[in-house]
Amino acid sequence: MPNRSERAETQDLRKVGLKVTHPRMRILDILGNAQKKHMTAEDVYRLLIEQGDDIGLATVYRVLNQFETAGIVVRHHFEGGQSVYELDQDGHHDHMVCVATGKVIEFQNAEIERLQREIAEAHGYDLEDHSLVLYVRPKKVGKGR
Amino acid sequence: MPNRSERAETQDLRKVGLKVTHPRMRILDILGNAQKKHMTAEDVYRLLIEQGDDIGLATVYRVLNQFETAGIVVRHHFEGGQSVYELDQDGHHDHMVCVATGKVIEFQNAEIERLQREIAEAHGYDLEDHSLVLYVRPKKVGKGR
DNA sequence: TTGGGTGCAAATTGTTTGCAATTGT
DNA sequence: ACAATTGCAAACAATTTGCACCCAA
Repeated sequence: MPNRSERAETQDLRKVGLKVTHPRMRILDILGNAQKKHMTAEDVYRLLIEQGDDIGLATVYRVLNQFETAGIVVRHHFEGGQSVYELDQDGHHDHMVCVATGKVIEFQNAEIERLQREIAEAHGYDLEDHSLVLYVRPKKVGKGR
Repeated sequence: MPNRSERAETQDLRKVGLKVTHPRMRILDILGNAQKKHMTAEDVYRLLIEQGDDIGLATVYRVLNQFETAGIVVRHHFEGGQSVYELDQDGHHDHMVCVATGKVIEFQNAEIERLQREIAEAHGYDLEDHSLVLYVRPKKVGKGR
């Protein structure tokens, strides 16, 4: 008997015209329940293997791409080669990556968004999209002495 | 007799402790005189070949990396795989990429910079670096009719 | 002279693709 | 039944690296 979240996932897939297959369900599940919100394809693949699913890495990439096209996930290109994917659920936000720990923090700032639109305008363009990533380091408290 | 810019380049290299070699001079020259300020390693390589220099692509990558480490160039990861490099001469600025033409426009905005620092602070971090890219499209003028 | 620098080819890394077998609907 | 989907291996693209030779200091 399918539980609530399985139903929801099934809906998500049907809604965007994708067949409800085992790999897609599992990947959706992982994206929704993992501790890290931002995962690389390999991260997802590793978790699948760990939980006993026999799904190929190529499939993970294919599914993530389809999800991105379908608007289910957003893909980011932070520094360092790999892309990271995150479920597109809580609206737009930007990211802060701690260079010391790798931790990713999300934030929103209407003022910055507005300024970006203004700047594009001022140059004769319409803002279509943007990518803002802050690379930060834990504030050193009382480090002098 | 070396001209003014050759001297300047020689200085730049000596200053950061890099031997003044033919490949490095040529690459510095290209970065400084090309029409595009933002170039991929292949762009640079192609120009080298065109102007008759016999320099390997691997060397271009190696030199660009050394230049980046030395702070002579800045490397950006816009959308779409390849990295682009630009001479680090006119201070910090962010970028706007036209998704229609690929054109790259630079801009500065103190307000945005300030907000970024504030946001990092507010989360208990020091802002170390950031990357902001606006993806824009030429404003459609009088498109209604 | 000599250690850093270079070219070339081979190796890596991240991601995509061809194809035959498999599976949702 | 049939087209969509998957797994695997091979293909790819961008970048890096090993190594013998070369050249700036």
